[in-house]
Amino acid sequence: MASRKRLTKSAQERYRADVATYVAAGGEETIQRVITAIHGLQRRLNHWYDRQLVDLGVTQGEWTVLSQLACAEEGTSMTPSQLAESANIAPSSMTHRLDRMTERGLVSRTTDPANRTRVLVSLTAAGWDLFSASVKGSDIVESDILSALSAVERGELAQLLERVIADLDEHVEP
Amino acid sequence: MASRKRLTKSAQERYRADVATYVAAGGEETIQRVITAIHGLQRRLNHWYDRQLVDLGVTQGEWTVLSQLACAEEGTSMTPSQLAESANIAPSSMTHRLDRMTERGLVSRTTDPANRTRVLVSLTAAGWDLFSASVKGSDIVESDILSALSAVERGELAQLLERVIADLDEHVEP
DNA sequence: CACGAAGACTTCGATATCGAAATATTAGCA
DNA sequence: TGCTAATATTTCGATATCGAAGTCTTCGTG
Repeated sequence: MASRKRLTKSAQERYRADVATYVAAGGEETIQRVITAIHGLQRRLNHWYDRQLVDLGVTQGEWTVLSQLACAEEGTSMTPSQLAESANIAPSSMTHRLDRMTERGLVSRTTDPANRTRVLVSLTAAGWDLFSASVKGSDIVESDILSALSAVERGELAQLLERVIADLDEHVEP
Repeated sequence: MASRKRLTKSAQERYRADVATYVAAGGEETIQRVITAIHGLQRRLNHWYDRQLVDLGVTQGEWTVLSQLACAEEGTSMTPSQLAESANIAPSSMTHRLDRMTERGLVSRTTDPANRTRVLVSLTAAGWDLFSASVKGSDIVESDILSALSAVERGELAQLLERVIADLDEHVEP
């Protein structure tokens, strides 16, 4: 009993009551369950992606940038801020990520001639090649992370998540 | 068109085709959407929790340990491995987390007398006090992160997430 | 025209996490 | 008993992320 043995009976009882309060309020049941699941899924998805991409020497985060640029770029480049926003990381983190990818020659940065405050990021030929190779060669497309869910369920999942996010964004800001 | 200008026409066409392949296979549409949502939600939840708990000087991760021990401990202590498992982090990360919490006197470690390989973690009186204070004093219970969803939808969300996780665990191991 | 506020990106220091290797204990088996 | 495999935890080095501060450019206003 380590520490609890020293507690008086009444203190123990009060603590149990607090636990009950917490549980009754849904602290444990619903919210914690969802949060834990989110956390765990995030972790596993990163893991899975890294596994799929390890041959290419690309991390999950780098792949995100790659596919963003590949899918978005038809005449339009993206700025680091936009990439950070869509990847859900801080701008400063995207700077690092782009540093690494520039180092490897996958993307290139050019200052926007129209507004020299901005930086435009675009895929290099090597970046395109890597994207193409991973699409064609690896299991990245075929193997399905969400195979447990039907198409309908996937849509539901995405929608539920997005609603929570939207709600959080609305209420947290102030 | 930045960098793509230098690419030959045929190369461009092949790249576009690869993008189309990727998109057609659902690479962008469903999976990426869910993954991005997971990632973003995780990020926001941590943020939200930290905000709620900042007064208490507890991080989201530490709160997880606190509530786990508070809710589970009725005569039963938990081991670092169990805590890591339920918190979805690596065992070595839990070591650090427990180091910090031990430093602050919130939890105590004792080697299991029955099996000296194991370590038993339990809340100290200070840990219990902090848990109780946060349950009663803060908005941690009342304010509802998932207020955008009905009770039924929450259940659905949790269930969908857990199914994906279970499926991943089953298929990734080999 | 000049100056100050606003915006975009980067640099910086701190921190949490990871995986692999090291350590210690137990359990199985000859 | 003694040796080996397995298990639980910790140590270690590397890395990705964060928020805050710093730099540079643009824009609006007097």
